Amino acid sequence: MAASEIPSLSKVGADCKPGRGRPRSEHSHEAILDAVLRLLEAEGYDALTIEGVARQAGVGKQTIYRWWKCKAELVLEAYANHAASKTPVPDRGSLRADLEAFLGVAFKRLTDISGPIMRGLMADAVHDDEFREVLVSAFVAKRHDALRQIFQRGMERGEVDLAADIDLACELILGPLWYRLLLQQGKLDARFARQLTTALLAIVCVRADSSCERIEPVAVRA
Amino acid sequence: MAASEIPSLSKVGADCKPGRGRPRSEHSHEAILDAVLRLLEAEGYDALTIEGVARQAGVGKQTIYRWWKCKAELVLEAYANHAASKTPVPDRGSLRADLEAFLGVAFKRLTDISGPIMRGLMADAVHDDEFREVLVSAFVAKRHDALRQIFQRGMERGEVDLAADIDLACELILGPLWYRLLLQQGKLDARFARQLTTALLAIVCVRADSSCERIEPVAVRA
Amino acid sequence: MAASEIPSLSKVGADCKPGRGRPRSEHSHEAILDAVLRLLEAEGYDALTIEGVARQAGVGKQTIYRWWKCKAELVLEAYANHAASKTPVPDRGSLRADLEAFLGVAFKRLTDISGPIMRGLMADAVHDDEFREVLVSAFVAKRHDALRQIFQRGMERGEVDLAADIDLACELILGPLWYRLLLQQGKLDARFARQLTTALLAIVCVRADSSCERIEPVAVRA
Amino acid sequence: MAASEIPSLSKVGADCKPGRGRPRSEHSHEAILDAVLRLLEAEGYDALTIEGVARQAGVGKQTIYRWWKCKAELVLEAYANHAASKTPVPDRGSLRADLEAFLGVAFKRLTDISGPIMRGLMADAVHDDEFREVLVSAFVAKRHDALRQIFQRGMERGEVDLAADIDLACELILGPLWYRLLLQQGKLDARFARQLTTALLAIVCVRADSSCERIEPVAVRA
DNA sequence: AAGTAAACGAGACGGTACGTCCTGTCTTCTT
DNA sequence: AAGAAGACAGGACGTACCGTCTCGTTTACTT
Repeated sequence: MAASEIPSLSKVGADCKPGRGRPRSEHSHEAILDAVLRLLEAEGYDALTIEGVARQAGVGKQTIYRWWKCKAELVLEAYANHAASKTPVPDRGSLRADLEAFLGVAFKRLTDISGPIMRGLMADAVHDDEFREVLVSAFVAKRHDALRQIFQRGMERGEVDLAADIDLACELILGPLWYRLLLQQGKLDARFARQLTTALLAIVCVRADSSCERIEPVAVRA
Repeated sequence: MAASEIPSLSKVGADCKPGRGRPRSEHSHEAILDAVLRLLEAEGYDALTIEGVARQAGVGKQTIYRWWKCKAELVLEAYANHAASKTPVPDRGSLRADLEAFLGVAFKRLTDISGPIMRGLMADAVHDDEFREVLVSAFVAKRHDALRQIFQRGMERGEVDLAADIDLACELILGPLWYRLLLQQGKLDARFARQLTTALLAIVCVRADSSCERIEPVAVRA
Repeated sequence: MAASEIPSLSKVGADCKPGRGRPRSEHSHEAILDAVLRLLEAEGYDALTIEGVARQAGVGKQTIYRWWKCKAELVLEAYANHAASKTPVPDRGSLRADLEAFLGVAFKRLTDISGPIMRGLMADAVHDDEFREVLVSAFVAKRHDALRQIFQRGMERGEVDLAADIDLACELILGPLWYRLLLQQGKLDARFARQLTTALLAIVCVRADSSCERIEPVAVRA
Repeated sequence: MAASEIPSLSKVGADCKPGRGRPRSEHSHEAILDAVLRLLEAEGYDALTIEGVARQAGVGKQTIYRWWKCKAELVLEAYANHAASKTPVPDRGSLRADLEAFLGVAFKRLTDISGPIMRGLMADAVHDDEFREVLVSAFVAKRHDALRQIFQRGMERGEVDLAADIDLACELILGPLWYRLLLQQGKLDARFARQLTTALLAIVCVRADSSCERIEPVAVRA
């Protein structure tokens, strides 16, 4: 996905008419996003304030409010620009391998850096419907689509039952993922990735033949 | 469930020594919880403030802070007292029936009343570690245990593979449940209950025999 | 009074060199002054803002700042153009009659329309030295001169003592006038006009003869 | 006038019920008024802001807003407490002497210190009706009354005509005083004090006898 | 009965951030 | 050049809650 595809979440959809008036200051734009990242790292999501960002960026508060609706959108753009949803989803030959690879990367990122940020964004999405839509369409949906692509590939390979409900399968992965992330009950580690993968294979794989069994006989069993 | 089972989350564990000084005013206690419920209904979780509760209850702010750490704990107690997590989990004869019944009740409540409240509590749990523990042990864990019990029963019936990871199975249900609840993407309806149930059966049920197939041939498939 | 006599307070003294570049837009000029009058009437002096005028006039802010230094100057010009300080000061035959006529007209205008505006201008003059000079020379001084003329006429008629300090007399009229206007303590009505007139006659009139007494026996006495 | 008579202009009339709740912090009260005086001196009336006072006093903004309606009331109290309207008005034997003494003191103070403050207060009084009332009753009226007292004494001495309108006389003094103060046109000096005094004597003094003439033959004449 | 001690209502306190408004300047394209 | 448009840094506004604090007032259980 080219960088230019996510040029800006700010003023979503407002594809800057070339029109009249002073054009948006790219310098301020960057200073703001920089400040956000710096403050996120230094103080954490909860301690981040619009006022603090303005101060740190040397920018008027209005300049922030002009382009973003709330702190969450600001963080989302800063973070998206930064770790710009690199979702390669390379073909590793089998559904199991693809899933484990996908989860491995996702878990890694959530454990290392973006975990606290994603938790903060999700919390804000809960009490701001407008932002929730943005978060879903700009972030969550992309992960869902990446997963979808993986299952689709599995289907093409003949691993996945043609009648399987792929969207449900995605939810069965993303749900537990967020559950652990938000409640901090249980690690997002390789073991969990393997467990989830195995469980999902048990659900979506073609039955009566050995395609699943072949890979691992007894799915989620300890 | 006897009232004494959830005597009070306030000042958790502080089982009111009979000691000296004026005893806690039960009148104020009730007035506060009443006010919380009234305000929750009238204005919603986000608009609820400690100050507002004190005002509505005709109570000093200190009296609230004396017994509860934050608004989330306050709401949790008010709500727990109210719709006091009655989770009977009656035996309906089969794992499928038990699961669907459980999810039916849970979805109903979340859709009708408690959805917004649970979402608010979860959001607060995200940025308050202390409360998160409370929420988990006082609420989430109970649901998990109820599910656990259902799967256990299935195991005793011979429906569930003895080697199945029941805790993982619980997460595979509660995860998607919260996922839909928090992101408001997709309904918590009977269809979803059936889909989840079927998927879980595919995972935990004994293989090579037809115990699963018998109930519904191709699990999550459309 | 011809329009050319108060051609513009804007860019005071800068009598638009015919020079190069686009000439000043008379259309914008008028739109701005119109907007000022409309807003003054609708919202009052205090609520008037440069930004609001620009919006209302469909004009860039810069176009206002290019020609006026502050909102007060803008208002002064709009108002001066409008009720263009028509001070005929016709000779009514006696000092008393002239003074009462002058005050009558002045009070009428201040009571009907221009009171709030003049109060606003005066308030601004207090914290803006530059504008204060403008206000004095463009407005206050004119009133002073008109009064001066009246007293002068009285002197020529022999009513006023040749040694009287006419400027002081003017202050003794304008001072109380503004005092009542600004503090809104006491009306600017015919009675006050008569009282002021009588008091001033007592001060400036030729003594020992009956020129004053003739007109009204006991000056300011109830 | 005892200091205790002007204990506080804040929350005017709210004579602090001894009642319930934490009592007002006298420490904060003083810190605020101190800060006001310090900032007034350092930066001037116009540069004074509620925010700045709060910062300087080490006090929450709300604590200021709780007791004062606006910056003007704050300044008025600070200033009143400080130079607490010491208006002795001692009897100097004659109306002329009393008036000149009164004006001398007033002019001195306005020239030295309080001039800019009084101008600022007056400007604010213009666009805040509520404060205007306060300013009038807490300050202007007192000056008026002091003058009234002087004229009254003159009346008792037989200097002032029993039918003279004393209130009008007061306006004829205070009007020109404020006029010069606000417009900064002409000094508030001994000469002006003498001129005003002489003019007033011409108005209110008993005619036909020489009580006025005796003091100075030709009143306001140059 | 007097004393002690905690809980209570009230509400003031120092803080912090909010989101809005306006100022005066600037930068662009258009006329 | 002047103009319309509108973004920019800055700064104060007045509000809302936070969590803490200090009052005077109950309301028990000691002594």
